[in-house]
Formats: sequence, structure tokens, C-alpha cells
Amino acid sequence: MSASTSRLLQRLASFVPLSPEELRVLETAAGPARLHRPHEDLAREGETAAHIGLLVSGFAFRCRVLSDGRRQIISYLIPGDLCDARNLLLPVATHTVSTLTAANVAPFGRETLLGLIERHPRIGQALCCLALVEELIAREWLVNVGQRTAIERLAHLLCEIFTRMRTVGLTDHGRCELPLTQVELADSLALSTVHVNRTLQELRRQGLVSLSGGMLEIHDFEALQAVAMFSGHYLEPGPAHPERAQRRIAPR
Amino acid sequence: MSASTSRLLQRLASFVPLSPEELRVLETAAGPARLHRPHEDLAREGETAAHIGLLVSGFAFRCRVLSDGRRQIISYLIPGDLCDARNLLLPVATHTVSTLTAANVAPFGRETLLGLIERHPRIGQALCCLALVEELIAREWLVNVGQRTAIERLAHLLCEIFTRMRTVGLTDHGRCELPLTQVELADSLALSTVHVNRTLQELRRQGLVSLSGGMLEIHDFEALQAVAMFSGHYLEPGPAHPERAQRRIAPR
DNA sequence: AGCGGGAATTAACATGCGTTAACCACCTGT
DNA sequence: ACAGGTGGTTAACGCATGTTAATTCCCGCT
Repeated sequence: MSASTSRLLQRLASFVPLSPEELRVLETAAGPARLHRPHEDLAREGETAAHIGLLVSGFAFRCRVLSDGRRQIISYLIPGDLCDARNLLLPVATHTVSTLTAANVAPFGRETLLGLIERHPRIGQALCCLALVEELIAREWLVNVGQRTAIERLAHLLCEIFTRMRTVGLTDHGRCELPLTQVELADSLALSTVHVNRTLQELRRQGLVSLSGGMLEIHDFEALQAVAMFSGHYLEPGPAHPERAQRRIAPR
Repeated sequence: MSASTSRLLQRLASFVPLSPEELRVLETAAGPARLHRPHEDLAREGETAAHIGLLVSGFAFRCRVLSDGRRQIISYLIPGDLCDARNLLLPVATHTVSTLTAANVAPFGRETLLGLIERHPRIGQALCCLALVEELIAREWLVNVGQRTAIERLAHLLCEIFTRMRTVGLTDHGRCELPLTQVELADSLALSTVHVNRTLQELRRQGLVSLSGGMLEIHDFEALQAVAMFSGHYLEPGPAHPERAQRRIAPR
């Protein structure tokens, strides 16, 4: 199981310096991964989860569905993401999490993890940072859907996902896996499928990206970023107040 | 200073049971309130704050502005809200916070608060819950802007704010203060001012609400909720996993 | 009372995107 | 090699909402 948690550990450690002990403890806390099929629910709105799943491989997404069927995709999960750390503190899930592809998910027992946090507060702090970044992403999506035009929105989403994939080492030059249909893009960006199609073609025509067969290829990241008015700051806030982090690591 | 923190304390305690000791310590941690004028920035995107402000009275909002001037209001702050608990863990603010009206803000020193959390982990847990609720609100706004029509959006926003005002005891029957201009509503809902105006009139015509002179009056909350497809669940997730909370309070 | 200025309102017109509905290009199983 | 299904593409048309700009309202100020 040791390799499967590494992406998560790396990200956590980028927020708060973690001791070898803390890393080891976290690493062994995850249960054996379970393989899920594509389009399977990992968590359902209104239910309570007894464990926190770590996405080891594959893709998933969160979404909310209105009573009349309108659906808004709220975020995407890539390898190294936790399915719902919120369940540690809040009683019920407020949205559904489903797989996009086949996916391996390693469970952390909720009680186990809470115990860990009690003994190692810095782990809690790191998890909290992870949650905060998710909030920043949610706000960026709000700005995206609220203020940007179709082509800007799409470009922005692609920039974001590509950047996130890169931080977990899942890009190969300008390429990465991205198994999204146009329907899913539409529900993420609050556009119709038809318009996503038109917009995707426009991006392709401008020679910026191509997306087909579940593979995203970015031909000119600079230009794409410019179109999207994308800045990756919100994805990697970096270590907070490093002077304090240092102080806390010293006594140990 | 004791009264000014009570709204915050009450909300924190609704997430995680806090001991009298913990409440006392929090209560005395806030500095003397500072009075800000309307339309003054409390925090600016990109800057680092040395303290966490508690909004004691008045209204404020968070927003992000794109390079070409388009602006998205991201959330509203009402009395009892923290201006930016994110600054405890993240180095720089990712959005601007400005006052809407004159406002009293009581500062918690960042270092003081971090020290408190170290000694009283449950305080940290409660603050974390507060942040999670903000995230839920952000996601609801995303759904709102992404999937709902103009009238649904506006109705939803009014439901949300009214509900939040009620939980901090600032409503009087169907009425509460709400000093928003139509420009601000427009930037919250991703609509034009003109269309906000049309939509507000439609809500008034249907006898659901009236909003004028900085006062919101809800004539038929049930019906408004129905129009908005509003459910307040996300605003009050209630105590998480109460059995555990109990266990932790016992040993003390 | 008159003046200035922000906010609300109204009207006329424009448009980005949605809707509907075909059609096409794959793939997969038989 | 065909059937059936999923996802992508195209075209024609419609509408919710945006834009512009003029007008009115309200309120504090002198």
C-alpha cells in the first residue's frame, strides 16, 4: 500500500512540514484499495460515510442535482485527492461523488484518521489546508461560471485540471489523460453540450488544445492561460507562514 | 468585549461542544473592535493579514475582480462571521474583503489564535467547521449561478441571507436589514443590473418579497423557498457525529 | 427651495448561448 | 458484417438575458 498514498502525502507535506513518523503513520493508515467501476457512486448526497476514500487511480467528480434534473458538476477528483474530507467533521454528505472511469480507492477509517489527528495535530492542519484549497477551487469555479465567456471558461477549466495533474506528476509534456465527455464539460461550465462542442472547436482552430479519445493535449499553454485569464496561484498556496512551521518542527 | 463575540461563539459551539474554559479563552482573545467606514477594504487580494477579523456589526462582502474589471461577489459577511479564517493557514488572501456599511471588526491576533488552537484542539475543530460551511455556501452559489434562472437565483440568495441572519438573531419576523444595491446583487448573481431590477419586480409582483431602503421583507417564505428550490441544510450541518463529540467531552 | 449624485426604473434593441433535431463516426458484441 | 449504443458534429431557429441610454426617484447638502 505504500506507493498508493504517496501523491497525497506529497501534497500534504507541501502545506505543512510533516515528520517521518507522521508520514509513516499516515501511510499505514489507509486500508487496501477497492476497485470501482466507471459511473459508480462513491458517496451519495445525504448519506453518512464511515470512511474517507483516497483516490489512488482513475477520475471522479462531485456533483449536485436539482429536483428537476439540472445538474452542476462541482469539482473533479484526480489521483491523490480525498473523496470527502468533509465527512471527518460534518455528519452528512452534501453532494454526490461518482467515478468517471474505473478507479482504485483506498479507505481511511474515519475514527482512525480522527485519532491520528488527535495525536499529530500537524496532520490535521495539513488536511485542513487541503480542504481550503478545495474551497479556493470552488470559488474560482464560481468566478468562472459567473463572469467568463464560454471560451474563457473552457480554457480555464483545462488550465486548472492540467496544472493539478502536473503537480501529481501525471502529465507528459503538454499531454495528460482527461476522460471527460462533452456532456460532463457542459455540466461543469454551465453550458449546453452543443455550445461546448462549438467552443472546443474554436480552441482547436486557434491551435491551443485538442481533446479527444480521453486525452488532453495542450499545444500552447501560455496562450491558453491568456485566453482563460488563468493564474495557478490558488492551486498551490505554498507553505503558510513558514517561520511558524519551522518553530513547530524544532521542539520535536 | 464580551458581548461582541457571542454570535461567533454560539455558532462555533453549535458545531463542536466547547467547555466553559474554551469559551472564556476565546472571548478574551479578541482585541478591541475597530470601526470601519462603508466601502473600505478589510483585506486585499494578494496581501497577508496579521490578524483575523470578527465582524461584530455591519455587513461586508468578498469579491474577486478580473483584469478587465468584471467582478464576482463571492460571499457576504454578516455579524458573527470571521473575515478570513483562511489566513490562519494560508499565506496570502486570494480575494478582497470590503465593507458594505459601516462595520465594527474585532481582531484576533493570528499567533494568539494559533496558540489557542494548539492548547484547545476543539477550538480548531470548530473553526474548521466554520470554514467548511463557507465552502458549502460557495458550492451552493456555484449551483445557483450555473443552473438556476434569474428569478430562482435571486430568490435563493435572499433565502440564504435571511436564513443566516435568523441564525444569528438578526431578523424580526419576516424582516431583516439588507443594505445591498442592485449593482451588488447583479455581481453576486452574475446578472446585469437591469435584469436584477426586472427580476426583483417580478418577485414583488408575486407578493413574495420586497427589498428597499436597505430592508428585506419576506412576505411568503415558503413560496420563496419553493421558487428558489432552497433548502437550508447546507447552512447548519449540525453537530458532526455526536457520539464522538460526547466521548471527547467526557474526560475533561 | 434648489442642487447634486447615487440608485432605481424603463424602453428599445442586440446577442450569446440554448434548444431541437438530424446526422455521423466510432466501438463493441454477436 | 451488421445492429445498437454512445459520443461527437452540424444547422436552424428562439429566447433569456445583456447593452445602452434616457428618465425618474430619493436624499442629503447648502
